[in-house]
Amino acid sequence: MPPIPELEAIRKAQILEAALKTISASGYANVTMDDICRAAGLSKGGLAHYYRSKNELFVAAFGEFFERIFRRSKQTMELHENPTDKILSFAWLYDRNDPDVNVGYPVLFDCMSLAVREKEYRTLFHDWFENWVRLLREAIDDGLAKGIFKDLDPDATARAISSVYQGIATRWYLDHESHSTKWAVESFNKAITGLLSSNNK
Amino acid sequence: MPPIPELEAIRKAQILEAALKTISASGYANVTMDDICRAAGLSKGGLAHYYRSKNELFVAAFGEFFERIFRRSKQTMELHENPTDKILSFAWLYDRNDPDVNVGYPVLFDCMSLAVREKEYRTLFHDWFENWVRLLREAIDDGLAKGIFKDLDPDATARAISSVYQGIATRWYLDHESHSTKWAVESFNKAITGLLSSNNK
DNA sequence: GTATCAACCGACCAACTGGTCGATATATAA
DNA sequence: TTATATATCGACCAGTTGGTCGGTTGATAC
Repeated sequence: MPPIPELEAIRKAQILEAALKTISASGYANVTMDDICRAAGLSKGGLAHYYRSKNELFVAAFGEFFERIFRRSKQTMELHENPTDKILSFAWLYDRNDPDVNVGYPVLFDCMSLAVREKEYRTLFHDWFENWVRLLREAIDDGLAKGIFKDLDPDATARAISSVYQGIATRWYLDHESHSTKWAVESFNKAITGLLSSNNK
Repeated sequence: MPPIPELEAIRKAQILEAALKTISASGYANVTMDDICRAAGLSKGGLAHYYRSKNELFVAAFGEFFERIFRRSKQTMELHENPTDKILSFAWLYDRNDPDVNVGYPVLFDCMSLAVREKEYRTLFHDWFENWVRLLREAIDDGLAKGIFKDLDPDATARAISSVYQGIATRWYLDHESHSTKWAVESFNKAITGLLSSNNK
């Protein structure tokens, strides 16, 4: 009975894309369903057919966002062989011309604001953290096995590294005039190198 | 003509306090003027007498928030003599029982979300960064003068350190089950120690 | 041909919210 | 006493928004 079997998947992708763009541009608090309808080229009723409430749509949109970032991170990481290079491969997060990056930070900040109060968003965050940490931990484990790193707690170090990425990125994005890309890259390089050095003394 | 000369200052402080508590509890997007009126013990008209619009009140409230954090940071830092101790004196940011901290993170995340789109909030953020960086830079300069640190760019290092604090704090706050206070303190200690070590090679 | 069902439309409603405004009370000034 | 200015109240209004619902279209099934 459906015209095309994949129609639902196509429409949902369209809607999520429209939602993310709209949220990124206006902030989740200012986005109306009408805005998203317009961006998606659907009517209110049409959209309601796929997502029954604003909250349902938003959770799906943020979920899609984190999935994208994760796929991208994994891809980029796999281009490198050396564990240290893998761990430092997230410099694309500091590229203002990257479309994912440009849309990404506003969405990320909105999600953090939501995560404070709403469990669903906290879960999204948690899962994203864990995925990211897992990628980093694999590289750290590899480095430990190869003797490149020594005396590290892989899990704690992986968490620290991703936190440092995010902390520096926050400054770099929100106050770019005082925090250049050069500063960002050099800072995370040095901080992460420090975190990967042995725990002497 | 005013009953008490300080009345305006008292009321404004009351209102800002009420606003911050309400924003922290519900998120800026969900806070209504009525909520704040109730929390401040004032009527709508009464509140309007001091803050003419929601936006004006919010900007003032966020401004008050950053000022508090700055005062607190400065105070705590001054308890230490040694530059390294000063720089590591922000561990109170990772104390869940601290009232400033508990109210603070939700407000901070909301402000970040707002700062993406609104210049006023971006300015608040920028000013806060600069204040924080200034405190750290003074300690770094002192350490360089005393020969405790070597070959550091004080400004870039100060910015990196505060970013690391914030990045780790974000994880620690939003996903506490996977990011313990012990992890947070150890992580920033190690990361910051790394940032303060000499640029060898 | 007709019954069925997904896909989609958009007018409409009910709830909420920020800001306004006239009224009131209190205190100072003249 | 009277005039004036501050401080406060809360009912009211107008704009906005999420969700609903009856209706339409078009393809498939029988």
